[in-house]
Amino acid sequence: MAKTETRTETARRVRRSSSATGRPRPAPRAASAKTETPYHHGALREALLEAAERVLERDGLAGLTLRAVAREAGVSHAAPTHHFGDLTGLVSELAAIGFRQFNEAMGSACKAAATSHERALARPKAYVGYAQAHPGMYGLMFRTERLDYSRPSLHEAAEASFAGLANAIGAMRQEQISGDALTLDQGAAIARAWSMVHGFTTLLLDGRLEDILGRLPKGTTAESLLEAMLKSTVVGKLPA
Amino acid sequence: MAKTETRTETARRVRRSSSATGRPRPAPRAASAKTETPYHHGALREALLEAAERVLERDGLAGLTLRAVAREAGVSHAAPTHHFGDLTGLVSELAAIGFRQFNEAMGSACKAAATSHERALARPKAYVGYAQAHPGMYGLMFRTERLDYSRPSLHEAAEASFAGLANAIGAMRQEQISGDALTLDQGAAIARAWSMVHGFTTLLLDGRLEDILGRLPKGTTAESLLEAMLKSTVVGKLPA
DNA sequence: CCCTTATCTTTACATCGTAAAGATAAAATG
DNA sequence: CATTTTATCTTTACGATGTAAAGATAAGGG
Repeated sequence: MAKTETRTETARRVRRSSSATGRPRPAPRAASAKTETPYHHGALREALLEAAERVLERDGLAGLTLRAVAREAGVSHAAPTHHFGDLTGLVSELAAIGFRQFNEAMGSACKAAATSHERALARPKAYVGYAQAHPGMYGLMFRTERLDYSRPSLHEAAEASFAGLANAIGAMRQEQISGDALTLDQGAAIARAWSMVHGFTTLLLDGRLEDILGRLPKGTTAESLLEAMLKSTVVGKLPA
Repeated sequence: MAKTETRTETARRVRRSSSATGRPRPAPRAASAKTETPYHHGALREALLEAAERVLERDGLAGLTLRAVAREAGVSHAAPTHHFGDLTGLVSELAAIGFRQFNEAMGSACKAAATSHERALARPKAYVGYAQAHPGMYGLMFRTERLDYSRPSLHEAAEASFAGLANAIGAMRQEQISGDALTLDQGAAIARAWSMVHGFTTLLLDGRLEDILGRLPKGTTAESLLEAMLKSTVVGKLPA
């Protein structure tokens, strides 16, 4: 709060045409040559989500407010309500987009890996890489108290993310991970992999690893620390 | 927001004596028999911190506001400002208390462990145990964007926590962890231990592990999953 | 062409953080 | 002891937020 916002709330009634999103909007009939947007936006839902991502990565989670998003999109502060219900709704849809981006990044990283040894490292690297490239999004995706997982879009996207992880672990252990039942050993392997990579990522984004990184041989990056950390980690089946 | 608060903001001027904190307050001269608190509280700073912890664990992070804490302590909404500057100040001091509680829990758990094998499990168990017992506090301690680590109390308490971890790893590896320099192998061991336990804890508190726990052999608890996860994890020096 | 519906804007209100000024009591000073 | 200073707490005030409700505007279907 106390952001010393200059212009008053409703004083920004100069509407832009379609410059914000880049693509021309549907041109709601006779597109008047004037630079005034129509009363009806045409694709406000998508525009708001794009605006929200911009606001998030620019101003952080604290700056991600309904009104800020509306401002960014150039509409009235109450417009988002109609499309998302409330702030939790908007934020949850944005997190769903994040999970989809995330899943895609992991998928393409795995496909690009040739050997199975490469693949074992490619996935966690892509995980951390996404978080570093989109820290706001990653932070949002795991900020549970602000999300509504009962929303199908978010639920599905997050579920897919977990399934990808479980499958990858299964592949490394050379066994099928069945949907409904897990052995303790399997569960432990999944929990270990996920905990380690997720923990590393959050600690890294929170700056909690700076201390360690600073004391390591110079030139050591977060990525090489991650590699070293994973290298001596058991994934396969334990010898009986 | 929209919490349908009944009584208006300043309508709660009925002050209680010293029932809130439990201990009697200094009785600022001639303690009138009436149940009215003096204008000067006497130990408001501590009372506010205790109130804050209560609010946090009761209403969650979203409910932890300056005004709610003031209400809980029975003082005017602006009273906390004088003691903590702003919300970040209050929250940071509370997080410092959390780290001290946390460190103490880990310390006593280690002392109680007899064998070195027991000690290796006692620490992470105490880690997760504290988080489960004080989910609000743990969440706060790692909610970086709301904390000010430049505050000495918070900085020191968090630092002590990290030092304890590093020492424990050093002990397990049977080598001294020097203050200023680390080998990649040492750093990886510390990062692995911390990432794993911190990641496990946050995933657990966020309910992200429910899915896994539900599919494990019935009777499997979070604690046994943690044990299984740690059991096959390399901590010692790698064979050269 | 009119009426319905979806979309967006205005207005309104309770809450929040925080700044500033007033009130009160404790402490210091003479 | 009387008076002044200082620390502590309260009041008042302001801009920000989320959200509910009512009004305005356009699109579409009879």
